[in-house]
Amino acid sequence: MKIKFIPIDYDYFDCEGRNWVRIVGRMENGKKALIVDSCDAYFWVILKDGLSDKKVDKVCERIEKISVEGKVRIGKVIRTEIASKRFLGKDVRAVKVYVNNYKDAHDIASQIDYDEVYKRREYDLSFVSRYIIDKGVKPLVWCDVEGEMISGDDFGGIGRVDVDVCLKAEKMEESKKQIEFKPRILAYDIETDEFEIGKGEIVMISLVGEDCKKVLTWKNGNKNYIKNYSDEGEMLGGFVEEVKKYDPDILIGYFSDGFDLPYLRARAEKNKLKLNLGVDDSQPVFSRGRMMSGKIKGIVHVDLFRFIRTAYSQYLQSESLSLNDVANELLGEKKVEWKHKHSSKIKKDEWNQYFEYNLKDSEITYRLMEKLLPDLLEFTRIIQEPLFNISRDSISAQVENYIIHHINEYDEIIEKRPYNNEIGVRRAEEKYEGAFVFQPVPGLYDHVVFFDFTSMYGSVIVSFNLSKSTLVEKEKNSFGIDIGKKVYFSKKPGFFSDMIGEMITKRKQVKGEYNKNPDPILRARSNAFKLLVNAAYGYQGFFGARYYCREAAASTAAFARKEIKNVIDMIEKKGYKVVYGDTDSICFERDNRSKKEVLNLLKEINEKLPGIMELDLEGFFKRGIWVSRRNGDVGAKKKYALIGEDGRVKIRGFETVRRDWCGLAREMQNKVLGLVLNEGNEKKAVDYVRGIINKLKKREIEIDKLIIKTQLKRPVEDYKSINPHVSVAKKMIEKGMLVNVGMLIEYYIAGDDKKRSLVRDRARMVDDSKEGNADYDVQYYLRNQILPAVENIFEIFNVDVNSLLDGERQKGLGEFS
DNA sequence: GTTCGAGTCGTACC
DNA sequence: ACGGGTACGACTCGAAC
Repeated sequence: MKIKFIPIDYDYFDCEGRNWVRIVGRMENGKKALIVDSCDAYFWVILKDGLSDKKVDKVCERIEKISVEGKVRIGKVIRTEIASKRFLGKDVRAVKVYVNNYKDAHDIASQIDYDEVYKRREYDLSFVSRYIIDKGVKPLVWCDVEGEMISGDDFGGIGRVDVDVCLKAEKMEESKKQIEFKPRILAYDIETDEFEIGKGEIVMISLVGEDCKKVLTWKNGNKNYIKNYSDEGEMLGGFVEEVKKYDPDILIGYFSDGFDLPYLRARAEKNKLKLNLGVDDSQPVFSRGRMMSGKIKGIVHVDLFRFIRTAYSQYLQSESLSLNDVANELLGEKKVEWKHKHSSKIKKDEWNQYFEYNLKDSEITYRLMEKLLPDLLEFTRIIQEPLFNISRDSISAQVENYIIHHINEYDEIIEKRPYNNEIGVRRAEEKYEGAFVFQPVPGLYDHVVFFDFTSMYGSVIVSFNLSKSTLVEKEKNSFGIDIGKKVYFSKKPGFFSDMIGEMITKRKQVKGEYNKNPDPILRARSNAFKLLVNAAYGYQGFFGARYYCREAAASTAAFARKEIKNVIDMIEKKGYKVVYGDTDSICFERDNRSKKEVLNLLKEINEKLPGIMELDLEGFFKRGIWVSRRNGDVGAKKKYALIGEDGRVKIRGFETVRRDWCGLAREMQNKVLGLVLNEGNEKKAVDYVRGIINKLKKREIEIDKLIIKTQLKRPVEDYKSINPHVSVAKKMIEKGMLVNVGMLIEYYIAGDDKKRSLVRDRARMVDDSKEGNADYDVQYYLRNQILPAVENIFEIFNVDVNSLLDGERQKGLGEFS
């Protein structure tokens, strides 16, 4: 039988001591298919240089005799092969050791500790990765499959699955013709009586897909999308039934790894039911790790929250990654308003609102997925790991997987993952010097220009060939750099910088295509490359990386510092005054010179930059403001505001953009910055601030503008210093409220500070049940929130902010001198 | 009991 | 434990008086 097939979900199983891969995907006609296939399981033994052929043969003979006895099977070496390969850029001779089961590779490898052996590698790859690499059956890439139908009890019952076609593959190859693929997506969300997993009952479950809008419940409701059940257990059965009927490729939730799926599983158990969502009727499986991941066989369970956090959060400006904040920013949608309470406390006429709320959550999740799907698909295609992993992997894992799936072209044996003791050593290493930040002089600057380097660290890695495999002792064909000690890198290109270079080239190309044809897929592809390139630097400095290289990371930062300083010099030599710069950006005054002249300068600089490094025009700005540091009189770094020629204000680092300042201070500072930048003077801003101060003094400010939000980053008992938010969190726990690590603690400061008591003792949680909450400490808000937010801005205009307190305008000394 | 520098903590920038 | 370093600034802690 021959089919055209797109692989979506992969897993493996053992049958008769051998490893098999099971792939679930779709056929061209939209039907679901399951393919069973296999590949060799093996690892590499790299030999020391200069061994005689005879000695090598002897090593192979010894290896072939190895067997390890496990609980369920005996691990054996099937055969060996001698090959010429490369390892970290050097030619090596290596033995390819084939084993009957990949899970025994590690144990077998550890027995091969002979004198002739240099290293043992690739015993730590997952079988699915091995399969994808060796067979070239890539996720979400159409392939032509030839195979035999299997059914019933084949492979220990693997054929007993709920798919349309089930094949054992004989031949699989990438299709010449790739057609568009639209996965079938279903979003879900549950509502429960308690927040703790499995503690209370699940009262409703919403499902949203293409032409699907449902709320399953055993409570009474009369909306047309509601499906009624008699009790929780029946509803859970109905959920499984509805999911299977919809037949999704991808089931998505928001924070569903940590809440919805484990909750469903726990309640099914309580009801003595099976949550048999898998194509083989299996239940979801939760992998242990720092974070639980819920896996369903044959359906890719995606927790959108996790993908957004790793791949998207850096582009978001919302203050939290809650569904509401993210949906609001990306879709302009908000959740239905609903205050959580136990179902026994919900009044009859409130239930419909609750159902609406539940349905809306799934709708938002579904629409978010529509928006992010191109990114997920492109990440998957580029990195070539299964979607399940792509949606959950950390950024370092994404970089590493890209390397693993593209290294074959270099004939390289893959470096191993570090052991715990190596991680310990790496983490104990001293920090190295990072980026250069220009010391600004406080002031208001007219007509400023920003230049920035495109993908600076990536382009430095490529231009100077900085990686583990190119780090060498001082030699003829190398060059050195000082990172506290002198280190050298070969001029001969290595695979790491080669790969990064290729990604930069591809990105440029895709971006060019996108500009001609703004297709979301192209945009997603360009973004994926950009993200991977930018993460390559962090990857080399990350202690958990296979290709960890502190010297390369430190050298990347060192070369970057050198280059940006060079460019600053070049700009200053042309007579411009540089105002600021951070890592890869430079800001300078244009004075009365034309834009054309500035662009000529840019061109001139670019001709002198090394390798593939490139400087770009970020923009021309009408005005910019830099303020002084609160402690000391020099200019503050990483804090500035700009106004573009279109009137748009761009604020960096100021309290306005910090979520741990109260709304009033932030809004006011934002307004002040806008006024000052627009007007070029402080007059309107001063009047405005005076108004705010008076309102606050008269307690006319609503409490919700005075709430301070701070994240609880660890369990309360782990804190050495009890700051206000920790103190509030403790009070919340005492009250029996649910306090999770990672949540935002909201509080305000009450009472009066006559007694100089600690702030934390006056920090109060926001109590909705109380009317007014008008007991806030006016003095605290004036001295610790309002004045600090504008003090350094007005200082530039010689306005002493204390003079605003009593409503009288005073001028600083500077005005009279 | 007050004062002040050091240390802790969270958040932002790139 | 699951990218890096640089930087600001509020607040607490605790030694010194």
